[in-house]
Amino acid sequence: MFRVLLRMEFLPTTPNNKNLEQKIIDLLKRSSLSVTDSRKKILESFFQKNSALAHADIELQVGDEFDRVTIYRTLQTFVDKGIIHTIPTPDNAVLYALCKDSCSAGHHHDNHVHFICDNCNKTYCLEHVVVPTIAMPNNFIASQIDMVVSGVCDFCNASS
Amino acid sequence: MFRVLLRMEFLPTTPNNKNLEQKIIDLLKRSSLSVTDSRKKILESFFQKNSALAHADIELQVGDEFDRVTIYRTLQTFVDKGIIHTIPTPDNAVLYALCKDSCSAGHHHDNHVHFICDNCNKTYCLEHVVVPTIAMPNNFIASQIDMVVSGVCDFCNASS
DNA sequence: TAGGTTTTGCAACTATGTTGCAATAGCTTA
DNA sequence: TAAGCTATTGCAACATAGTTGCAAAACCTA
Repeated sequence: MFRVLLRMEFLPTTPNNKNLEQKIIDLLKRSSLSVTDSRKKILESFFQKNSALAHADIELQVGDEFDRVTIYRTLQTFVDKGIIHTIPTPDNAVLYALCKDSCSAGHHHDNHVHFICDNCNKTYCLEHVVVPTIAMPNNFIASQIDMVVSGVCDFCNASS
Repeated sequence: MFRVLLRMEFLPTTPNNKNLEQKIIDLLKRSSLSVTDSRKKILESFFQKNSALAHADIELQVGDEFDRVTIYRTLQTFVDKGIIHTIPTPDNAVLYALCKDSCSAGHHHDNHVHFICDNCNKTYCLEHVVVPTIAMPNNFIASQIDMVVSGVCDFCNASS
């Protein structure tokens, strides 16, 4: 028996790479960050993978080229500038994902639900699933709500 | 100007301590765990503090008496047996809180919302605020939902 | 392209969590 | 209630994650 798994991924070709690189440079400049190799490469990972990444994932991808510390500092800078946001996970690994345009420096509008697939371990930002408002007990005032759902993602469901 | 802050806390007195100790011993036996000093002391912390605790909190409390490793293993055992559950937090610190009776070994019914106070840093289990069900995108199947709210708690609101 | 500023890499360190193993404490039952 | 078996603990050593200071290198401005 065979099982054939197919998944559309973003496959960079020459023109796309050029477009992506320009997009990344623009994003960095818009965030008033200087354009450096490590920042470009790390952002590239996020755009290409199109899912949330852990520090370890990024280190695997670019760790030969850049120092561990640089990766930590770059991620922190991106969070500060509103380029990426962190995702709390049930097993307490830190994940980072690209913010949509509505995020600005120091102020994330990250009110969508996050989804972690128990099967393939990918983390998705469900941009279109908004965190519901909930009734708080007397005198509790909510300022931020994080919602993380785990289960099986669309791709894993389709291929099982 | 003065500001008077009052909070009811569980103040152990001799009879209460006896009750508490018996309660703890019963709980351990019910979970088929042997009754040891470290387990008793660590459970005592949870009952007395009545809020979620980090490993570090517990180490501060009982670290002189018991080894770091023992605390890790004890917490893990309690989680396995359904005595406490972990709470994911936005800043990725691991917190533990007592489960209610509906939890059983290996199967937590931990569907309530957790609340972290930005002011006093206490974490509360809002037992009566149930995590709402949400609509998943096509072919995503949810099996677990974690919801963590941060803001200002009732006590901090009342005293500001 | 010169100069100031920002970013990077390195080394060292702290914090957090894990594992194997021998010693100890808890539990069982005779 | 004491002997012997099993479960738990403490220690040492290790693994992983994240931080800090500082000098060297890269980046940006004019």
